[in-house]
Amino acid sequence: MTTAGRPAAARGKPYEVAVARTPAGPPEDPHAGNRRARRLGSGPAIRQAAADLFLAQGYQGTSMEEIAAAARVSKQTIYTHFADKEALFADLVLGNVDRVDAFVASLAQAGPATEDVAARLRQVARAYLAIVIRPEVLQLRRLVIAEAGRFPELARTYYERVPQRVYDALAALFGQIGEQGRLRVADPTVAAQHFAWLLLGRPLDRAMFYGPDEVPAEAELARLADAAVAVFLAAYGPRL
Amino acid sequence: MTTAGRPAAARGKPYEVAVARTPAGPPEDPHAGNRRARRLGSGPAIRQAAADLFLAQGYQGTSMEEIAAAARVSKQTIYTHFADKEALFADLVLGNVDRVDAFVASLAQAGPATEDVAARLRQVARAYLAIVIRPEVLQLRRLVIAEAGRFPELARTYYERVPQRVYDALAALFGQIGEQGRLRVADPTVAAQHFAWLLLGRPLDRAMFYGPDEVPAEAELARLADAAVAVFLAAYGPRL
Amino acid sequence: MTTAGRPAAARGKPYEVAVARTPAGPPEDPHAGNRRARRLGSGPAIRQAAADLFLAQGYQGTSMEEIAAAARVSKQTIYTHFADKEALFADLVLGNVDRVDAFVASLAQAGPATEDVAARLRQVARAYLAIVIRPEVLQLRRLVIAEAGRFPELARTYYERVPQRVYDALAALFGQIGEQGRLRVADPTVAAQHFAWLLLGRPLDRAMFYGPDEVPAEAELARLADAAVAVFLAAYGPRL
Amino acid sequence: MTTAGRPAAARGKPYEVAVARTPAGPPEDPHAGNRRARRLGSGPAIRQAAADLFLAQGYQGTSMEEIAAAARVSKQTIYTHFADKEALFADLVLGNVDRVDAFVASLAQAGPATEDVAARLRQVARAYLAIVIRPEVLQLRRLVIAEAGRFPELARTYYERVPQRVYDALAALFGQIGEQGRLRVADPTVAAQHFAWLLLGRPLDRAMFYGPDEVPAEAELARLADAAVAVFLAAYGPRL
DNA sequence: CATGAATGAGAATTCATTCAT
DNA sequence: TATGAATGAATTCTCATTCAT
Repeated sequence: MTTAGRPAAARGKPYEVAVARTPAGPPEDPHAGNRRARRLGSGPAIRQAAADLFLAQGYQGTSMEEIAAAARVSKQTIYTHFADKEALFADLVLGNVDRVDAFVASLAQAGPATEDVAARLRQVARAYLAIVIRPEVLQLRRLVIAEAGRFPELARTYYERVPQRVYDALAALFGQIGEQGRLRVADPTVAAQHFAWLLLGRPLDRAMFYGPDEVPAEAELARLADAAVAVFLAAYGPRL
Repeated sequence: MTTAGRPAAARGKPYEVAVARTPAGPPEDPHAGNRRARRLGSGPAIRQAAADLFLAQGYQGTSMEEIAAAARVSKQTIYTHFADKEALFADLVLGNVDRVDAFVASLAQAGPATEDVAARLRQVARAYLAIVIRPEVLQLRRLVIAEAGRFPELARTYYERVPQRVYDALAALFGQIGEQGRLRVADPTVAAQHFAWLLLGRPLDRAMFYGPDEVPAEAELARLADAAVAVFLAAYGPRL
Repeated sequence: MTTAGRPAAARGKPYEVAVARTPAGPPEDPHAGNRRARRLGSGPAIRQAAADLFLAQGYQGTSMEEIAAAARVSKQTIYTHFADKEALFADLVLGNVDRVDAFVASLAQAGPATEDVAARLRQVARAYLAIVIRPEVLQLRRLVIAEAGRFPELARTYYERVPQRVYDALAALFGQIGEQGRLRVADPTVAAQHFAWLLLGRPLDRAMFYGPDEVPAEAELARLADAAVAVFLAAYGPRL
Repeated sequence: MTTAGRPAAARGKPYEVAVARTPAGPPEDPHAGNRRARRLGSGPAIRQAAADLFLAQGYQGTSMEEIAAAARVSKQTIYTHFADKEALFADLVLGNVDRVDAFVASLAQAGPATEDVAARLRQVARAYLAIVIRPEVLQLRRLVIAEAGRFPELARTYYERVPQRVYDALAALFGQIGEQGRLRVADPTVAAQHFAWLLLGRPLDRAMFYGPDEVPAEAELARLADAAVAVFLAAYGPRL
């Protein structure tokens, strides 16, 4: 492989939070009045096109030309918004990491001591599974794994900002509940991993190999979640 | 993207067991002794080079030229052994699926009723983890996932022939032990999944995103295995 | 042979009149004046180079690289103007079919009843022969015949738009003159064929096998034309 | 185009009558008794395969590999029989030139003065047309024309040995009949050309552009022949 | 900000031909 | 005589990126 294919990031370039090239001036110009119909600027259209294509065809499988065509924009316009193909890719991967925020926040507080732990965990499990099983999420995960060789730093950053944040939040939650004496967790990090993988292992594994479409139906997901929680509680639940 | 980039396999071409173009006669020539070093045919050298490069750089990241150079062979020679790049790739992916045979066989028989189930499971867990955690295996897994979009049929075939076979063997084992009354398994398939993912979830997940090199040390692996077995037994172990 | 060598057209793709990828706007830029010599777009240069090389060396004998070099253009630039090699070829073959228009138009009207038919036919014959005997025309004819196997649809289209149009015009002319009672033509189409081949048979045949350079001199052409007309009139001329 | 593609013959190498590389010893070895079923040696099989493929796909469109495969022979075996691809091609083109012998011989003698000239010419015309219209003949003609640029010498040789011989024989015939006073031929060569092209022009022209399959039916051929003879006789027939 | 035209490097694959056996 | 394995050169076509406007 030539060095051309191994861009800067492969050598460790850190990914900043803001990934897109912000145009010099403020991007919104209400008086613009140019002759194009695309009122919100071309940035969003480019992002959308890139997301669709990268997720469906992979990084190398998607050409800048295709993205430009799908965004109804000239190739050069992409380059005014994004430094290069990698930046566009990084924007897709890291541009939506905050979508986990809500779920992570929902894990933040252990309920009162009277809360039904089993019920709470079942609800958490279902919500977690529901999030992870979404096709875009699965595709993105697969995409990041696929390109981890080319963009190792990006893969790490994604991992830290998305799955790891959930593991941490789970660990914190289990720690809290444990301190309340309602769960026996010696090491909350380990418990979090066990919880996560009892729940996600099978569907994630299938999705990685079979694509995001062959995903269990609603009812099956509930059963998966409940079974995972049952095992988890058998090991970590309060002494009967 | 043009259709050219979406090769036949993407449309469902089934992968036969024998993937390489095997020359009619046996490749070994007892009288060889000519001055070339590679009189045993260049097939193995090509396979080796392809494996090294594909695993390290991915499918698209590896050119036929690189493989030829690494195998000390002309490009065309590759094409006399393998129909095209895809065939070479498929050979790598499916050419060694029988390496799981030994492990699968080792799972086949539940021990006598006097066997220490916990000890057996700990040993199984350690062996399983040891196999899966090997860099080549991890890289291959990542590679197959990465190219599942391009070669869906290949990904499925690999999945069926490698990980799924282990799951099935585990399920069979748990079923047997359960029938002996030494494990409480309502659904052996589910138990197998729980076992597998309690054990593999964390290290596999890390390896997918962080590369095959950042892998737990020996001692850590043992601890992972034991912890997984502990949880498993809490849920599926015999009533105390 | 693989199917790769048998392109789409071989399966019957119809050729539209406009063959080249015409850029949206007009190619001429009045303010040009930059330092490049070819600011009028490279399209014409590419066409010229392709014509020269295809006519001289044939389709397979000419590589895109050669054309690019001859047009002083990068290979990719050709591909922004023409979808592929076939499109470039089709442009050459069909891009100038209207060059027969003038001649066809000149045949359109039979003269007044007082016109000297023999003189008119001799003039028609000389003009026809002069057109057909031009090296580019002969080379193009040979080229189309040579590639008729690869591009059957293209060959048919060319045939219909060039030689057949002349045959039709001749038939129409003979029909008219016949109706004026100045020619005895039972079937004008047959008469047109006889006229055309009495005239063209020998020189065309030679040119196909001996190349476009060994072509009769001016005086010889006149003699050929007159001889053909003499035979034609003996058969189709008015009863003496 | 590189010089590699313009082989020796393009620079004028004369084609000898014997085109194939004759194996050192006599090719027929009745006691051979080797284990192959192909009893007549591989030469004929190669010739057959080459003919089929060259005629159907052209020179460049046919690879030595295909020919070898079709002949059930290794590639190298072809090279023991024929110096190179060009020699194989030349063998096809010139190897059967004597097939016109019979027809040429049939033209040799003008009949007695009492013979019905018109009938004789009609029979000659039909026979001529029947020979020329055969698919292999048409394909070969097209093939030679197509490759006349690459192998000019070969094209000339073919022309001299096949069509020109017929023209000459026709000229001789017309000369004889003319001397008998039964035809008014000032220049027998010209008369031969007129005869040939009145007859062949249309069907040959169509076949060159439309392929050898769209060829007139039997009855139509007879009509074509008779019409050609009628015109010919109007011009060259004896004064009434 | 946006564009159309252009580029240089490199991709997979095929070909005619030649060894060594 | 015939072969299987190998080669080096060439082919069509694609890609990310940059000018000049």
